[in-house]
Amino acid sequence: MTKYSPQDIEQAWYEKWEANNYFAPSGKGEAFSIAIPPPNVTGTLHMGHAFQHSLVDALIRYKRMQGHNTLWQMGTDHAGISTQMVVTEQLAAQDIKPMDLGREAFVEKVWDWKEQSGNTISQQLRRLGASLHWETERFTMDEGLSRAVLEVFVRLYDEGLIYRGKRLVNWDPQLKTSISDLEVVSEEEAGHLWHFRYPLADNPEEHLVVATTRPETMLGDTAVAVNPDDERYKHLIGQEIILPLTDRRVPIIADHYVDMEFGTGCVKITPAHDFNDYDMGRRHDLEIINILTDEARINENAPAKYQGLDRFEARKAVLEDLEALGLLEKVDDHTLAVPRGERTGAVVEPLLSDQWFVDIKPLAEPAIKAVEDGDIEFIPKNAENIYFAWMRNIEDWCISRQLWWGHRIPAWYDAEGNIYVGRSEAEVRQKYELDETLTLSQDPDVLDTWFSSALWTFSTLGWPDQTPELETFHSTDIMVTGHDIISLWVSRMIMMTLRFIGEVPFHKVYIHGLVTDAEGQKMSKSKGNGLDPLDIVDGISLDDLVAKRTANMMQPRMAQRIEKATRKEYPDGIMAYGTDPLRFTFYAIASRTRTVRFDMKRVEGYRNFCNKLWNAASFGRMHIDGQEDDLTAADVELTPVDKWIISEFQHVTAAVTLAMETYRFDLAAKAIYEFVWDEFCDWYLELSKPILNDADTPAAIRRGTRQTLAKILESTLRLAHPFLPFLTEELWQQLPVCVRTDSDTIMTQAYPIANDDLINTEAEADITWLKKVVSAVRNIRGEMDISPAREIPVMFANGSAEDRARIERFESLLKSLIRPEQMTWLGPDDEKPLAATGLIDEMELLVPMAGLIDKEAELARLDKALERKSRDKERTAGKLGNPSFVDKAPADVVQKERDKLVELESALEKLQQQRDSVASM
RNA sequence: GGGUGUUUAGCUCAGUUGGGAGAGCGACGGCCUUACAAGCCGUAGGUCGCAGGUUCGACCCCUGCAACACCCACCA
Repeated sequence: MTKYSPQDIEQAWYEKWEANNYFAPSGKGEAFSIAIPPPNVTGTLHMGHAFQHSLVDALIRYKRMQGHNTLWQMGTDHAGISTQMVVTEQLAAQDIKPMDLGREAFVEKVWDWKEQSGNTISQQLRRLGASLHWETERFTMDEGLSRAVLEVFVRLYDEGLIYRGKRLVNWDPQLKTSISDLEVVSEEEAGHLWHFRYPLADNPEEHLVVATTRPETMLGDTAVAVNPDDERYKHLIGQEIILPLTDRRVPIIADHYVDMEFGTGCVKITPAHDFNDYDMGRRHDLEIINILTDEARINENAPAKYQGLDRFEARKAVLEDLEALGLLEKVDDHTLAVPRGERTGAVVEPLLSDQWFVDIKPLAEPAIKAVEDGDIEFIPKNAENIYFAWMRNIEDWCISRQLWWGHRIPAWYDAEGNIYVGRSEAEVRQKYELDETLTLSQDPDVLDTWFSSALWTFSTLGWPDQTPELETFHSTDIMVTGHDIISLWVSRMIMMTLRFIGEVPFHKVYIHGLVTDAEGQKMSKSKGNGLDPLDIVDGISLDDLVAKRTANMMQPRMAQRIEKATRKEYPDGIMAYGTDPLRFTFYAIASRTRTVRFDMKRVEGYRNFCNKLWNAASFGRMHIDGQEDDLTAADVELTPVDKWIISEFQHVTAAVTLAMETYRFDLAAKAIYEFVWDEFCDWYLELSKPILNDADTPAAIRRGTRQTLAKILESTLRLAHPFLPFLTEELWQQLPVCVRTDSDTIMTQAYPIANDDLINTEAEADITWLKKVVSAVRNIRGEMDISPAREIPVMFANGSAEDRARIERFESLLKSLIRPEQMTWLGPDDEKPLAATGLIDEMELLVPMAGLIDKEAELARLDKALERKSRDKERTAGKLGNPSFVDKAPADVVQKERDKLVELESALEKLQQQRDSVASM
């Protein structure tokens, strides 16, 4: 028999599945659909993806096997900013600037790059076993989706929900584009708080002292604000100061926004370069002076001396000049939150510019209601808080980006700046009845990437056309995604879909945890602790891993640290574990916590589990292959062991089904793991050996066991298939057709359904008893250091009639499991030999000590048991001695305690007798 | 500043209507027993973060506190 080797089986099966179109909706049964959160088309698979898509694939395969008309819609996102950045960097390596190429040529380069790298992520998803419907794969920039984008933009504009306006927006000076609030990340950084003196206009000898973290913006100050209740400054309100370094006089205004406690209580106001100052500027009708270019250099609105300086150079210059004038009072250290562009890491500037916005509140209201009403349910429930917090305080969405890669905004301007919006220039001319000679130019901006992905669930199904796919598969059933994307994407899908389709995009939102490394650290390129899921599947040498993690590192010191940590954590690199073990690990760690630690030890454990299942199947086939007659015979007799494992299978099936219905992948994985390993392998297979191997076994019983073994093995493979697709397919195909369906694939076979009629409590009680007897002997052997090979005499005493019946019924099983030299019953009058003993409920089990047992060891073992039992007894007796317990607790609980006490007392008595007799030796 | 989550064995985590604390890994001891040493058998190890409260009874419900993590908003 060959060994379990995932590399040898996994890829071939995927190719076969795909070639046979097994991923396509069956066209039969109730629809079940999930839209993939579209990965960046030029991206590569990271651990978060692998985790997320593994979860979805299990759901999809589960539903498909249950007979649903199942669609997992594939597609990719054009990812405006990051894709444009990647291509720009590539060009930079060839010393080409995008500007040199021009817009058209640049966009063409991006398409080239997409063609070249767009397959990477698709191939990686295939390696994961993802049963995506590739045939209808979409791309946010393809023709159909672009049409949906146009449609939505034009309709929203015509309804007055999209507008163009001059607003203060987050500006990334490196990319030279606006970005949304959600694309700005603020982190605390060490900085300074500078205190300046601003001379009063009426009395230049006196000053107001303002404190700022951004000295250079003083060139754009148009007011100084104090709190109207501040006694220190009340008398100055309405006066003016002279703004140093410029010749401007600016007013001292009063506003409650100013915190008297902070700094000096005086705030310089720069409406063009700070969001709060901008609001204040509007309240007080202040002049707005923009002093920065789109590259964040000082522009012509500032004194000539500073023009052209970068903002940080300008800071230095301003500080030097103020100090020279004696106006710099002091500098304090100060930590402040510095806003940076998520992609570039550049410090973001608030900048006044013309942008397009969605008037979001009218869209948000029904979207909030849909979740409040339960039309959309978040799992776990409390993830709704993130959604509500964002949606209830939502600000208009800036949707224009000053990029070249993306959906061009469908707006045209004439020479006078009039705006015309339509699906094309031709439509615009017709719609607005424009003269043919009128020159129009299209808005150069593109839409925020999230604008197109907001339409994802319905645009991928053919909207704006009313396609059968849209009819069948929308609303989708569930969206599986991370919490980081709730505001960015989930909320916008809900808003747009409700608006344009009139139904929710999905009924449920499953929020999974964030995958971290074994130390709980977020995986990131800069930390060098990231893992490529395929390196776990295929394995990677240490040197290659180090090279991968330290590639493109700007700082050599950081690279050194990463190399050291990597060599320590993976001294032998990573071995090739295969896809199934990796997937099973994801299910096992997918609990309800916010972060899930990824530990290679777990993968190893589940690789071992796969190996276990492989070997169990090998064993099974030894008794299945070539036994067609036995396997198809009708004349069979099932033993209690068969009935027990069949019963257990109903339990595990019910547990897995419940877990899947409640999205508890961890519990599903656990149930399967425990059934396969602890019940099927450790007990059933062991118990079936004597029956199958013993030539004296009656034929009907042998056939019964053979059929049960085949049946449970085959069913278990189906039960586990959503989680271990490759391994289960391989093993299932190895089974003879007489014990399975004659099919090319397990993928489309029926998922097991728990059948309560097959639950057999009698058989369960039998096997529970049998396990206790076997465990009691094993415990004695283990503790007494008796070799498993050595046969020992075993005696029973004090058993009930049922115990006697069971000993008889399971005699041959017991013989093979506990290797007794002989098994005998002691009568009530027989003298008990000195022995190591075990207790199975009322029945005593004795292993005589002569030549076998060490007295001291046996005493220690008995003492341990005595101590444990008497602790239990004390607790139980204590409870029953408490009158309020007896009075107030439910009768059945009280009775249970009483029964327990009786049991414990009898057990204690027996143990004590045994101890006494051993001690007296 | 506001909010959410976490705290259970050495490590990582389960514990689903409050009724005798579990798993995997690791540790220790013994086994090449004819599916599997990627295995088998046995053993040890926990005041369930701390302090109160409710209850006959709390890992579980309530209050407060602490530590850690994350999210949102940011005082120039």
